Amino acid sequence: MENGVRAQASRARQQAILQAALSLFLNNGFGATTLEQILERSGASVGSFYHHFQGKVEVAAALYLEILDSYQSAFLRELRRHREARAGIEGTVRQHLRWTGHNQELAAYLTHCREPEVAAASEARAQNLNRAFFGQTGAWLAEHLRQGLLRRLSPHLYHALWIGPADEFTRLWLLGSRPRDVKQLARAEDVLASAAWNNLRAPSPRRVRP
Amino acid sequence: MENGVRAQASRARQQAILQAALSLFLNNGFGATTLEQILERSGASVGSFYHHFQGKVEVAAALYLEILDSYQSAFLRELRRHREARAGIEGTVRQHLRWTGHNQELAAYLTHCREPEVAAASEARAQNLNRAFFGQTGAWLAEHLRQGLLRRLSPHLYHALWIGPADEFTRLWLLGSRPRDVKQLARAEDVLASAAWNNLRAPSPRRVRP
Amino acid sequence: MENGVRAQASRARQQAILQAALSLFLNNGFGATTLEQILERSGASVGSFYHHFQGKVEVAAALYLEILDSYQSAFLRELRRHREARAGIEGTVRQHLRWTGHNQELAAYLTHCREPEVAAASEARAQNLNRAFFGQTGAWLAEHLRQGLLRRLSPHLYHALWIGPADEFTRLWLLGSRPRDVKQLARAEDVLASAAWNNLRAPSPRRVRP
Amino acid sequence: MENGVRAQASRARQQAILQAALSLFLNNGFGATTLEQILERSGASVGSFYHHFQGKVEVAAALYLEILDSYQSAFLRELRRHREARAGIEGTVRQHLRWTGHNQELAAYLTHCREPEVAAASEARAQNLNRAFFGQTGAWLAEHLRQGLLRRLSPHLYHALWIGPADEFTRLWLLGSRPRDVKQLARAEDVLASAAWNNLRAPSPRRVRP
DNA sequence: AATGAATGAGCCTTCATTCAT
DNA sequence: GATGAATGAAGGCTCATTCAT
Repeated sequence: MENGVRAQASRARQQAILQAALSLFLNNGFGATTLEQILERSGASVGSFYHHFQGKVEVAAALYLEILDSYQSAFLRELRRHREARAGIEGTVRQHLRWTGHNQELAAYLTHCREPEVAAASEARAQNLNRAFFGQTGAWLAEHLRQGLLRRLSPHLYHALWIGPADEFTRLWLLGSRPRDVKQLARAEDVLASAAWNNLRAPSPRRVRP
Repeated sequence: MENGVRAQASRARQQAILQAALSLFLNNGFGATTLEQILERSGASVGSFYHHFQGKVEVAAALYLEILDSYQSAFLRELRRHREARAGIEGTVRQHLRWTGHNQELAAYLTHCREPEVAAASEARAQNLNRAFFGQTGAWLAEHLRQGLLRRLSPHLYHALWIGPADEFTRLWLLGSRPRDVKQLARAEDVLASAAWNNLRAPSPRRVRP
Repeated sequence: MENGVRAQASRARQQAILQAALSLFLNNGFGATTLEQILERSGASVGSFYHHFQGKVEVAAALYLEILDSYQSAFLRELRRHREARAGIEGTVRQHLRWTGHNQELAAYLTHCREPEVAAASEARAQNLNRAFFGQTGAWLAEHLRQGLLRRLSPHLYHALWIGPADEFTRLWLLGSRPRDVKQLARAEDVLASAAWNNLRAPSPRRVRP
Repeated sequence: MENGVRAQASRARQQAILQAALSLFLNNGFGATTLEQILERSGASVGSFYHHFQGKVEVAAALYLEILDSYQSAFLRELRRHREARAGIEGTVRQHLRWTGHNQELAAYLTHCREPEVAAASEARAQNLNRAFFGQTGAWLAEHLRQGLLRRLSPHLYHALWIGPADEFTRLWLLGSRPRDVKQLARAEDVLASAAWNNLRAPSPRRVRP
């Protein structure tokens, strides 16, 4: 039982380090963040830090992967709640906006902290996550495609038309000066959701005939 | 005449430094690029470098501003070639894709090299550029809005629906493995251009069921 | 009985640590060997290590003393087997070569691992061993000296002429690339043994021209 | 001309660093010597140090090679002064003892500072030196061998019998407590020189016949 | 305009060791 | 006897920048 207590304390320390690193990376960037700052803010000692992590980049990589996984899981959870094509596509766009509003720091990290050093350290594992993610969304779409409800497009174009507008919007919103107004996201939901649907749905037969 | 020759040589050196820095920043990131690497690749000496630039960040900032200006100028040149709303909006989307294809390194720099240190050094001047840019596009749009041809939306949403899909698409394309296939951009032009137009144009009365 | 079993396990652990340390010190040097490496190779935990030893240097010192003692004991055992001067001197030279062949790692440690840190920790005890050793060899030689069979020389010179050639030979042999050929040692025995004897014996009256 | 002055100052700094490092390595060992100590004693700054050397090991390696070259050059110079086999062999043994007396620190470095880290860094270049050195001594010996004045032995044995005793002697002498008595070396010259000659010369025909 | 030696603050990291459990 | 998380002093080294020439 004592072990349990220790393991828990150990995990708490890890979380404290990750948390401290996250906000520092966001404010100062990865390169400008010093280990000393991370230690100071997390209350860890040098040795303790290196007992839990291999180094600074590993922390950044771990952070990126954790956040990416969290975003993708939420996205897929939302997608699976829907049977209908339109509901799924619009729902995930709304979900994207809501997740960004609730996890501003995480979203900012996902978007901005992509320095080559860190990217290299997380690349392999990130690709695994992405492969799984696109596999799942692809499977969900497959049926609706078969029914002719959606346009046939290359995967990149699909992604661009689906999430592109919302992603661009949240990107700009995150760049804006703080404190950010979460209501702006809510107000944009309808427009961005229906834009995604209109971008992806198969052209209605009515439009063809004059 | 001697002065002219010398000034020219001097400018060549500056360009060599900028060029060397650009590719290094792109491959290794700003933080991981050392002055020594820049000097080696450009053939400049320490003293020569500091004769031409104030320091490393100034080079990165100058690079960013130069590229941003180049992109925006090309965008505006294209926009001004068109009188009609649809032609302008679709034309600039195509222009975005073509510019990216022709200036892959510059486009990558614009998208990825946004470290806080550099951002801070270029922010003030970048905002000037952006203000001018959005002023110009806004002026172009104003007339079409007045005529009721376009939806009325907040600026951020406007941008997201206009360039969002194309930007997302080029972002993914730039992340792809090299050598990149420029034809993919050409093939996407039609879809992304008409998506932008459909996203922005005022809803046609025809579509409403009587 | 439990105590006996435990004590035995404990000693096994100690031996495992010494063994692991020995090969690491030989391959990487004392300074470049980390405790972590020793622990990994021996299967001990940090705490366990410090239960058995005071620290890293103590391990190195213990190792040195143990090996030195082993070498000297074997040397003396051989020496005492002989009554005659020549047999003793030649026998120990051969013994030196054989011991080196059978204990290559130990011999290498004795020759090369003499870093000041470790030397300081083992110095006092090493001098005790050496004093005893030289006392014994001196006692053995004394009688033959008295009989005029050996030259009268300073102790250092004595040692240099006796073991010098063989020691130099094994030193070079140990530096050679592995796997080392033990037969080279065997083939050198005759030459080195008789060289030692010729170097040390009193000049024969025969050689002098009448 | 100004360049000449600067280059000279630069070389002076390098020498100061090498000198400082040498005595520190000798007293404390390579591992226990810190860069800070080297800087303090040589008056160089961190940056200056790294401007001239790649790192601590490179200094140690450079030192080793410089000293080895110096020793071998002196050895060969002495050897070439002699035509006769006996004079050459005895002369170089005496030279070995004299060089050790005049360059105690260098000799100690050559003998003791052989940590794997440093050895690895100097190995390739050291082998070049050794190859050249043994090539030269071999060439010198060749003629005398042809004339039947010397025994036929493997190179290692040759070296062991020639320099072994003197080397062992100086090794012990260097280990002795300071200040060392140089006269001890002088007094050993005769014995060690003639021992080398007796070890190497072809057996006199007289000895075979009773 | 150019050179390159010199600077030194500050970085990430290593590692032997301690100690509560 | 054993465990391993925590410690923190100390280390080697990087690198942008300065400056005398």
